[in-house]
Amino acid sequence: MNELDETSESGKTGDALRAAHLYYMQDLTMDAIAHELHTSRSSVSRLLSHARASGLVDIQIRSPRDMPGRIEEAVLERHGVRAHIVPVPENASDVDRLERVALSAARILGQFFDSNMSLGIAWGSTMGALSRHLIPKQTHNSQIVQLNGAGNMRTTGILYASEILRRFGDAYGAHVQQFPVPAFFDDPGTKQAMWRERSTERVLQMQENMDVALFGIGSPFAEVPSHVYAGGYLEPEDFQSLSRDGAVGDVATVFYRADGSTDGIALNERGTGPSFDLLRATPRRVCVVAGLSKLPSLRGAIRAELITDLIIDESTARALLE
Amino acid sequence: MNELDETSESGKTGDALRAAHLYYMQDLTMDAIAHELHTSRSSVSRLLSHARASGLVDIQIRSPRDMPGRIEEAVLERHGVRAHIVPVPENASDVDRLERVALSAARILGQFFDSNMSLGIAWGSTMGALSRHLIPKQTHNSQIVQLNGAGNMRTTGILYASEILRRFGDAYGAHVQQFPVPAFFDDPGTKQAMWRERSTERVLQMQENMDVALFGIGSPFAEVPSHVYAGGYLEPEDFQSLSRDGAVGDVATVFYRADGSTDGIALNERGTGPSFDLLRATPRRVCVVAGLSKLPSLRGAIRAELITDLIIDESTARALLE
DNA sequence: AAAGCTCGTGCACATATGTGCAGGGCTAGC
DNA sequence: GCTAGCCCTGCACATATGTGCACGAGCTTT
Repeated sequence: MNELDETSESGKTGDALRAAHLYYMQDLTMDAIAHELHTSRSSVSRLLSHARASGLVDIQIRSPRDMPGRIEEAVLERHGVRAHIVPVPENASDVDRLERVALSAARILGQFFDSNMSLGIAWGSTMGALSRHLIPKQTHNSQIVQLNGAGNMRTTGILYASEILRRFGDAYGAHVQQFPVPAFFDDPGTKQAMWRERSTERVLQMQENMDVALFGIGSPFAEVPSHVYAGGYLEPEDFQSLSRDGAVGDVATVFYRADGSTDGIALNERGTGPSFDLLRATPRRVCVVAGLSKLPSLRGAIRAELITDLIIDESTARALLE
Repeated sequence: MNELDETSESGKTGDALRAAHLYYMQDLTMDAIAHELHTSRSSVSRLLSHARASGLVDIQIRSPRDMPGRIEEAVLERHGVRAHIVPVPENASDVDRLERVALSAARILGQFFDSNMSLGIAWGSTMGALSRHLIPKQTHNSQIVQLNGAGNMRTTGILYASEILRRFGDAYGAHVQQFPVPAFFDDPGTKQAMWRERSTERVLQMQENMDVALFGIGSPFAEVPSHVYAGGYLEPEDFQSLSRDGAVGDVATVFYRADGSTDGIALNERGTGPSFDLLRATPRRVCVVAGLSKLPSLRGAIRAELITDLIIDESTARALLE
């Protein structure tokens, strides 16, 4: 039998589906399932792993309506943002924190993205971590668009933007649109020129039609600098310029002040990220944040009304409310 | 702390929620969770059991769009009914079959019912089995309405209709409306009279506004007679009458012929089930079927266009397509 | 205040599940 | 037609999870 003919009646995926039914819906033990499928228990264990890993089994946590978390409620009321709190112990390291938020975020994202949709994504350490944990979900006619350039990435050990993009594309079976420009041009004039190119226009066009935007937050002045800043994108004088202009953070390499404004921040003239007006035109804008060091930048992003859904670790969420 | 104050931040449900997050979203081991929650591993195991049993964790199986089951597809095309196939081994006993379909059906039902909805339910062995496996799901302003009377039930060991109803009500936190009339009146005149009573009218009114109807199928002439027939509701002459009128099955004690028609079936004059016109006005009509003996009756119900969603065991579904 | 209850806990053991490893079948290349 | 390589299987063991039981805290009853 040709695997192209495979349906849920047979073949690996079919078996996995059937095993999942028996295990999760009918509460059979793996032993019993092995018997029904005429295979060994170990194979069933593997089949079920496969089913979970490939998104055949979808597990959601739903808090009762009459008992939503206090934090979620407070964040919604005070900041107008739907929060998704990720429980992480107080004493967790920042790395741990990021990893765990990314794990949860990857699962939640599956609920936001579907066929016929277009997803815009930034890149950075948060997005990188997230991309490693995506749960596959087959979609049709869907697209992943890169939000901001990253042409001259050179740090080793850090994910290339294209790698992040590819992972999203693979997980969702979506068409991937890269944005082949540097994160920052040296000469604003070059940017202007590039923006008139047909290939660039096409990307910008796609960004305008996004259904979901997904991004982390950059904190140029936090103790632990973000990806962008460590990556060698910015020169000392750029930092001075940012500092002078009062920038507190960035979303997709577009910088903003504590009050959410961006006008007059010089570096943005040379950056390639989407204007906030464009972002705000996207129906769902998901921001993933882990760690207290992002807090000041996060506040700015909230004021800028960039965020509709916030996936955040518990401690940071608590701090946000103070 | 008063348990009325409980939110997801603390208390049993809160802990369960948090444990579920850590276990299902972050893939921690129970040991690790026990440590984070400052409790023992066993408690975490119990917490997670609780979370699953009380519907805090919602597990769904989703077959990829590009590979729907052949059977589902064929049933939809040939009979215009969304099928939900429950895998059950060929050689399973009818009891097993019913139990397993009921288990799956109970979980699927949770996807169909929500706050502000009204659910009409029949009673019988299928519904009884189903009611034992319902997954709790808190809803607001929702109602459960009994579709047909069952006043004179007397067999022991079989669930009383009111018990079934109560279980649905408990599971969904819904208001329960019983229908306190016998399954069949002896005198059609009494039925007419009762139908003019305000209390009856209220029930009928609620039936008209149902969002979902849920029922099994009765097979009066199968080798293994259904609940209704074994329950002592019908006298030998009733069977003769049904046979004479060509009845092949019933839904909520309303009988129909192989072609789906009901007109002129004498017994229906004395029965208390909802007219098929009323049923067909309900947006979603879920039928649960297990076992080959129901097949002829099922075909009739399909012809009568009573069913929008069919939850059925695999073997019977296969047979339906022949 | 003592006795009796219920409930939740952790321990120790029973089960159930996950996984490294050594075949065996299949394919592709020679 | 042979052989190297890959993937899948089941076994045996390692790990993780489920559960009966006895105990103790908090609460009710007498």
